[in-house]
Amino acid sequence: MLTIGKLGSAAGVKIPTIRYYEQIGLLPNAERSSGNQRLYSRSTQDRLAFIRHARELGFTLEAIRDLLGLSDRPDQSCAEVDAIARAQLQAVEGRIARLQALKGELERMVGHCAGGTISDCRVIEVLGNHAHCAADHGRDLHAVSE
Amino acid sequence: MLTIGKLGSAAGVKIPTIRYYEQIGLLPNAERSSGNQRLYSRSTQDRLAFIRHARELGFTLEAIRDLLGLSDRPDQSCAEVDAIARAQLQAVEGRIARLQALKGELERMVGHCAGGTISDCRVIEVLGNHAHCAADHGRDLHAVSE
DNA sequence: CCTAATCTCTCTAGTACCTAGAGGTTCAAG
DNA sequence: CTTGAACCTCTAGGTACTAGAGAGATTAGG
Repeated sequence: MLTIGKLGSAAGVKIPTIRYYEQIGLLPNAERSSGNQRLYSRSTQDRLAFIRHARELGFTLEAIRDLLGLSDRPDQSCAEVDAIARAQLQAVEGRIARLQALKGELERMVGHCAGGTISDCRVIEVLGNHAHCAADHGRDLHAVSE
Repeated sequence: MLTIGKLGSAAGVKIPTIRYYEQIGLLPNAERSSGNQRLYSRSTQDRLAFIRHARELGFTLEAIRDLLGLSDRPDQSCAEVDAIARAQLQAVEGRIARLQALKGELERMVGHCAGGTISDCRVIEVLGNHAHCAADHGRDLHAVSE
């Protein structure tokens, strides 16, 4: 069994964040030691690592709740599971597409900024110029919040 | 001169967000019409477009404040700007790789869910596995919030 | 076994970055 | 001149954390 601190450093998640996830029901209420300190199993560590990575990939906590639901109920009938998986798949595909557009723009920025002074640096110009980024307009700024 | 609504739709930024940017000093206090409505010049539109694109690329408002400050002293080296852009690019590439792993898993799940159960679901394993994401660890979860 | 250092506990409040709504004013078309 | 869209300020809410106070628990060294 791990203490909250060990769990946090193992999964790369801060301690208050773990307690927050417990509070909102994303992690189960932890077992407690005789002195009331939280104790975690290996499976909770996996779950937390999953949450952390899913957050990095831009899923909201609600979406993560759904994804975790898939593995929490492995014998469930497939209709609902399939719907969730398909929805998440669509979201993932959209995220990939937009990240690739961003990647292109960043590459262009890096290419134009080869060590001169700011007056020669095109980073700011590129970022200000709508013509360079036709792809992504009108979209929710936080659809891929990281 | 543009009204706030025109400015917002021109730059792809919501009206309350523009007022919020003014409030926190990211945009200068707008000129006002005789009836106290905000009026914006072309240069403010450029500045807002810059902010919007930088936000999409994952820069925090503080980083954007710095970048806008840098562009006011155009004789400095742009190495710093370049470094920021490179860091963002790396983060985006890592994210794309992990999303593609997840996409593969979700596709597999959708396929499997044709009629059985999901007892063999690997989604958590994929996202829970640190080996799949060596790149990005220990980083601020919000370094690239798009 | 005792102490000091280091966790950990709960609780409240703060952060970043918006977003929505109420209740009122201004502007531009008909 | 009227009507309806767009604007104003202000307050409050939302998500996902993050920090700090003050108190109790645990562990390593002497």
